[in-house]
This record gives sequence, C-alpha cells and structure tokens, in this order.
Amino acid sequence: MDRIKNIACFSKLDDEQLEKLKKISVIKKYNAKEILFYEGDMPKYLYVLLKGMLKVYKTNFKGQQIFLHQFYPGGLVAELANFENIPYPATAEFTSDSEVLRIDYAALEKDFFKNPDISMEIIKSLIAKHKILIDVIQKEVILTADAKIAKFILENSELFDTLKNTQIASILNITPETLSRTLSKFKTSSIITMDEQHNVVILDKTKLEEMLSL
Amino acid sequence: MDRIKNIACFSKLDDEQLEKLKKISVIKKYNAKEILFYEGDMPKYLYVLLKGMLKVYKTNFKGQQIFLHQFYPGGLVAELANFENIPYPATAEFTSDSEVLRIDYAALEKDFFKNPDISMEIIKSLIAKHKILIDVIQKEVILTADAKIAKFILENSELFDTLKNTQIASILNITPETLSRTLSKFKTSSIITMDEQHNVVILDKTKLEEMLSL
DNA sequence: AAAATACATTGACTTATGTCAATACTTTTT
DNA sequence: AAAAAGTATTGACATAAGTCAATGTATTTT
Repeated sequence: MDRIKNIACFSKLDDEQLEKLKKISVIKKYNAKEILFYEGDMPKYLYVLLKGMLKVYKTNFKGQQIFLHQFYPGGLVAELANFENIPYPATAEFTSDSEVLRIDYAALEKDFFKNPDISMEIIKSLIAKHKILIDVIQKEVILTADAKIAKFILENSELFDTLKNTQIASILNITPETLSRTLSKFKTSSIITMDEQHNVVILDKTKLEEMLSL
Repeated sequence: MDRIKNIACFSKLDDEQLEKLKKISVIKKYNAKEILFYEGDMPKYLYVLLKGMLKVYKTNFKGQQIFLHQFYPGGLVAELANFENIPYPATAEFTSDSEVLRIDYAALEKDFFKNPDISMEIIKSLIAKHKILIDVIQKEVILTADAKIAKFILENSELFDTLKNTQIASILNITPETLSRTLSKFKTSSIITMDEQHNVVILDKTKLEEMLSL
C-alpha cells in the first residue's frame, strides 16, 4: 500500500523491499480503550501506528497508571522488547480509534537488518525513546509537582484549552486536586492568568523558568 | 594499542580501522571524584571506560544526587548526547581512579558509521541504556522505599558486607535513615536477619518477592 | 589503647502530595 | 430551560519519606 511508503521509517525502501514488507505485515484496527499489549507480554510483532493515538504506561503498587508516553501516527512502537526478546516493560492502550501496521518481527529481522538505512532508522527511533525515558525521569524523579506544572505551562500552554485538567493531571502523573491547587497558587502570585476560553496566559515567564532549575 | 582491540564494541574492527581509530582517540587518566562531564555540557567526545568506575547522576531541586547508573570497564559512555548534539542530560563522576579512551566524535561519525558492525554495536549499547533507564523508572517511580530495599536484597544481598549502608542508600536514592528503619522492620518481622559479618540472610524470600509486585 | 573520626540508629518533627468527601461549576442530554 | 452527568475546586485528613538532632557503635589514626 501507499500508506507504508509515507511512514517516515520506511520512506527509503525501494519498491521491491516494500513488496517484501507487505508480505510480513498486516493492518489492524482497534477501538479506543483497547489494549495493544500488556506489561509482561512477550513481543512477536513490531507495530507502527498509522492512525489514532496510543498511550504507554506502567502500573504502580497501588494500581495507578504512570504515564510514560503517547504515540502519534508514524510512531514505531516498542522496539526494545522486540530486540531483546524480553517481556514488554509497560502496557500500551489506544486512546482513540486507531490503526496499526503489525509487522512480523522475526521476518523483519531476517530480511531487513543488513540494510543500513533501516538500522539507521532503528538507531534514530531508539534515541527518540531514550529521550522520552530521560524526560520521564526528569519529570517524575527530579521535579516537584509545581515544577512539572510550570514546565508544562511553558512547553504546552496551548493544550489547556483543548485538554481537560484531569487529562493534564494524568499526563503529569499528579492528581487533579494538586493541579488545581497549584494553578490557583500561580494565579494568586500573578504568575499566570486564565482568559475566557480557558487559555493560560503567562504573566511572569521568568518565575516559571526559575521553578525548573531551583 | 592492544587495549582497544579488547574493548567489546571495537573487537570486530580490522587493523586498518584500528589504526584510524587510534588517530582520533587518546587515553586519559582521571582520579576518583573527578568529573568527566557535567549535566548541561555539550559533548565533543565519545568515551569508553578502560579502567575504574564512573557513576552517572542527575541533581534534583534540592541539590541531591539521583543515581542513574554505574559504568564498568568496557562501557561506552553517553551516546545519546553525542548523536543528537544536545547537552549531556546528567553528570558523570569517577568513583575510583580510572582511565578512559576519549574519541573525537565528529571524526568517528565521519569514518565509521557506514560500518554495519559498528552500527550494530551502537544499537546494542543504546538498548542497554534503554534497559537501564526503564529500570531507573521502575525503581524511582513505581517502587516504594520498602520495595526498593526488598529488590536490592533479593538481587544484591552479597553487597551488604562490602558496601556501607550510606552507599546502598545512595544507590537506592533513599536516606540512610529510611534504609536503617526498613531493615529493622524486616528484621523484627523475621524476613531477614544479619549474621556476624554484616551479611544479610534471607529468611522469607516469598515475602520479599511479594513486596515487589504488590 | 586512647582519641578521633566516620557510620548507624532512633525519636520527634516537617513536608509534599495523595485521599476522600462536599460543594460548585460546566457541558450535554432530554 | 431543566435535569443529569461530567469536571473542578476546596477543606480536612492521611501517609510516606525526608530532616534534624541526639546518641550509640565501628573503624581509623595517633
């Protein structure tokens, strides 16, 4: 299909290689809230998200979800587990109706890994994951709740009008109560204000930035 | 030098390539407590630890070190920052007198990246890092202090006679007080006991294992 | 062996964030 | 427009782990 050609990580394949890839892969549709794989499952396939959204999370001792990452179309899903043939370290759940390209990993490895373009793509994808994980550590271990929220405002202030506060809280792995309390605190200290459309307006960028480092 | 040949990630290079590598690299010696690079520095070199130990940590808002990883001889240090030409996301400090092979990264990229063996080694090293980071997340975000300690006892009980409790606490990113209190708790519930040589003896393995999942 | 230093334990207190419940807004459905 | 359902805010309280200080126990230095 043409769709495969448009996926970043396969864009450099020639027609013959695309033909091969087609033979070892299949498009699957999922509804929102369906699970692609659970933490602990053994991987058999490599997935590329074609349409929709997929969130990846771990579950802590209290059964709460610790949000790790959200995949968007084009994303190459979960190579680590594939490479190492170890169980998935996290659970992947669709957050909207989605389509994935499901590729037989063993066949892929056999046919494509000598291709330097493909291995370069794999390196890139691993590096991207690596960044995500470092960010998770930064967010979860280094930053306080206030700092997480300050960072989110600086980097994603536009999301406040599209996402509900509960959704933002879950991305930040804090409770909606904490988010609400911190936002009020920021408002009374005139660091931010909220306009009529539930948009955040930053009044004191410097103070927000200080929270990240101090 | 012969030493390069013995490093896992360069073991497949032929003599000509080793000659090239020699030209773009140099061996540097460091003492314990010296810093190889600080969080925020821009990377110029790729390092391979030849001798000694190197710990990598981030610093949180209170100036405390969050231990991420310890490198041992043969370890390829910090490729992410190199690849992406972004600042180092953590600080690296030698914990014993050490030697590193310092390789000019730009030259390495130019001469060696077409080599599929090298790119495979890079993939392996990235995957290893990836695992470490997932472990850090597991340890820091998912587990409680009790669970961290239970895990450490299960996986590294022999370290209790070689390391001081302050060192163990710092690896687990908890305070020595918390470690001490939890160990006493485990002792009074007859989960572990301590023999004369400060060795941990596990009395109830099942209970320790339960703490990890529950 | 005594003194000095480093390390470990314990208790009282602090702090950040989560929990639960009540109430107040918004948005959607009827 | 009224009712219902979904979100957001607020308060009182709980909890895990850190902090600080005092004391006890090892280890190293003299």
